[in-house]
Amino acid sequence: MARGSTRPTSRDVAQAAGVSQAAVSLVLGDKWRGRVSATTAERVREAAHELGYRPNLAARNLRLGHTRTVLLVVPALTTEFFGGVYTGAARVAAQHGFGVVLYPSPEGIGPARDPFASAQAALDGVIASSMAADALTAIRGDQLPLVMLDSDPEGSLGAATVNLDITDGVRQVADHLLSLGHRSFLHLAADIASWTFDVRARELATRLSDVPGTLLRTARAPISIEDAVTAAEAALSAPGPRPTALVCDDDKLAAGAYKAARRLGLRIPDDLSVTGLDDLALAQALDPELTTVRLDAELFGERGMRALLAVLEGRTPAEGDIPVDLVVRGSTAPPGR
Amino acid sequence: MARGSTRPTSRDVAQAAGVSQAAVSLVLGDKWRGRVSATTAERVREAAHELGYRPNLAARNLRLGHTRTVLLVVPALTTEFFGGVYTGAARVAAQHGFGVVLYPSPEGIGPARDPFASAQAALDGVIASSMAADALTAIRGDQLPLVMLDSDPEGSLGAATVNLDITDGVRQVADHLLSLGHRSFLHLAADIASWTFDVRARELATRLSDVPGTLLRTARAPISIEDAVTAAEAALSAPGPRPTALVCDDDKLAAGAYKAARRLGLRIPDDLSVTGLDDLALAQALDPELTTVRLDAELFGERGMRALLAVLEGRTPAEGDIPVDLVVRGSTAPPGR
DNA sequence: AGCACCACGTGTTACGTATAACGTCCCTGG
DNA sequence: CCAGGGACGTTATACGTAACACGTGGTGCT
Repeated sequence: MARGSTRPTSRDVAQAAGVSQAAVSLVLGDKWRGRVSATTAERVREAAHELGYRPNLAARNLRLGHTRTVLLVVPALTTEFFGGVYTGAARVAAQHGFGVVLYPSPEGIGPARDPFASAQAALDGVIASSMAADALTAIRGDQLPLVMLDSDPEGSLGAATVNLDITDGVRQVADHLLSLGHRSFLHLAADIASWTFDVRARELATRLSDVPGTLLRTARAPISIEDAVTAAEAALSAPGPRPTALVCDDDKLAAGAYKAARRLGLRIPDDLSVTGLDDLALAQALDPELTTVRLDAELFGERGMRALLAVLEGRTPAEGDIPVDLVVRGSTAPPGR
Repeated sequence: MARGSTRPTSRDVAQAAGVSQAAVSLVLGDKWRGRVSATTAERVREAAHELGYRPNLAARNLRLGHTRTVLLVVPALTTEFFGGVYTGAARVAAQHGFGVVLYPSPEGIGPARDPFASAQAALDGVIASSMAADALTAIRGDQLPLVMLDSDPEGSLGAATVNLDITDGVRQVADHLLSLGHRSFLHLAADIASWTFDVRARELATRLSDVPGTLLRTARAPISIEDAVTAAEAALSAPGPRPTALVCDDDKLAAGAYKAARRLGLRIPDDLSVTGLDDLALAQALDPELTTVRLDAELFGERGMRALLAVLEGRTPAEGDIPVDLVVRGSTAPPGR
């Protein structure tokens, strides 16, 4: 634990350069114009480089009272989606001199489901996906500035929310399938208690209920390919007329549906149209390629970070959901006859 | 930035409980046995809870001289693999009272390619994947305890290394395909300068060179499905005898190869056997399911963290590569005739 | 000459925490 | 009746940094 030679401090640099510690702080903090001569400044920088000086972040954070670091709480990283969210958030954070620390919600990590215990960094604010539901109670307790991602605007008291326009995405899916002539639907729903999935179910139901003669059934599965296979296989081989359109809450579920269809000897899209949601790389790897709703993960992260920045500066975050687009590929077609 | 009411400090708690700040520190640090009465301790805890007190991490870190936080540097999260690595690392870290901060290497993130600028947390050590090559130069400069993942044991001076036994994985792939009767190979290689990919190429070449009459060609593509499609399509439609076996550096490349094969009208595995490496969820979503090498990402992360813990405590990390397993599925078969 | 002002720094302080060192009581045994 | 020690706290200090407040000569201007 104790290293032989301790790290050099700004005082060490000061001594090496023959100046006071204050001067070092000025120079390295780039606040020396008009306070320190250019030659002295250069001497300080040299000494710092020579000693391999790195400022002690803990001390700086303590002194400054803030860390310019925010925490991004996301579900377990089983998909590239939240990688994109991070990328977007980190990009705009960097432009404002902020850092982003990523906290994937625990799947059996340790006893304490407390993001702040694991990401022990001192934080200025938090961006949290509502899908990381288990971590939220811990976050609520903290009075840190908070932005919620994909969360019920009504339900998240006080906290700003940034949402994808999932409602519109589901509407586009429903309209697409309806206009192809489908009337018998199966909804393969994610078995997760989260607002963003509730929205999918609700919007699909209301959209279909506008059209007389439509039928909607629902199956549930955790978001994993294997679980989706069994759930879809069971639902598709249930008694009664077979659905002609399968709307999945997620591309991964759709991938499971593909396998289930293969097992049952159903051809996609001839016997069964399938749609997903996310537009993961997976979507284009499937055969036929998956009709799905593209979510712009990076933009999502950007908007989240901008909203948090606004909260941090006392402004009110921009309103408006993030638009999403239906990408029609080969997995949807008119129902076979 | 400046909140109306500043966060309560341990001194505020002390005042509320009618004790000194030291007593608060003792109680909350669980070091009060024999120093503070149980009733007083309870009173302190109540006051702390009442005020919503959270210790200031920056101050604690400064005082303690360490943070019990380590940084995990990985490539951009385009796959679930490094999510698994994080999970494993975070689990053993939590068992030892450590936190893990995840730093996905920048893909166009900000100007500074410096993980320490982005993850501004004060750190005790670093675990870095050699695939995040662009971040490494920045890391080298720091004298933090370092563990390298999937890195050349010779090349990473001083730093401990933890590696998957990729060499053995490639050997298993080669043996599998050879025993099926294949003699004409195409290697679809990741277009990334990294030791772990060099190893794949080297081992495949030497393994095949042991068997007279084998042919090995190579195509390169960045690790993305689209790039893999074009590279594989070009290579498979090149003049000369068509390879019967396609060894991919990665499951994603294999997914691209599937699409290329479809476009060329080649059936898998009848006309072309394909293998991957990683065993992502993707592997089982493909049709036919992909024969691939399973890498245990969580174990990888665990071993990485254990090694770093060892370095931190002055012990020498355990030796030995992490075993990997070939998973034979439907994408490989004897060459058609 | 007198005065303001600038260039070039230095001394000192506070951030919030953990802990070493130091007091009081009060009880108990001899 | 006093020494000794536990029980229960308190006081003081240091961690490394940023920044405020304060010199101290010299120089230009009137």
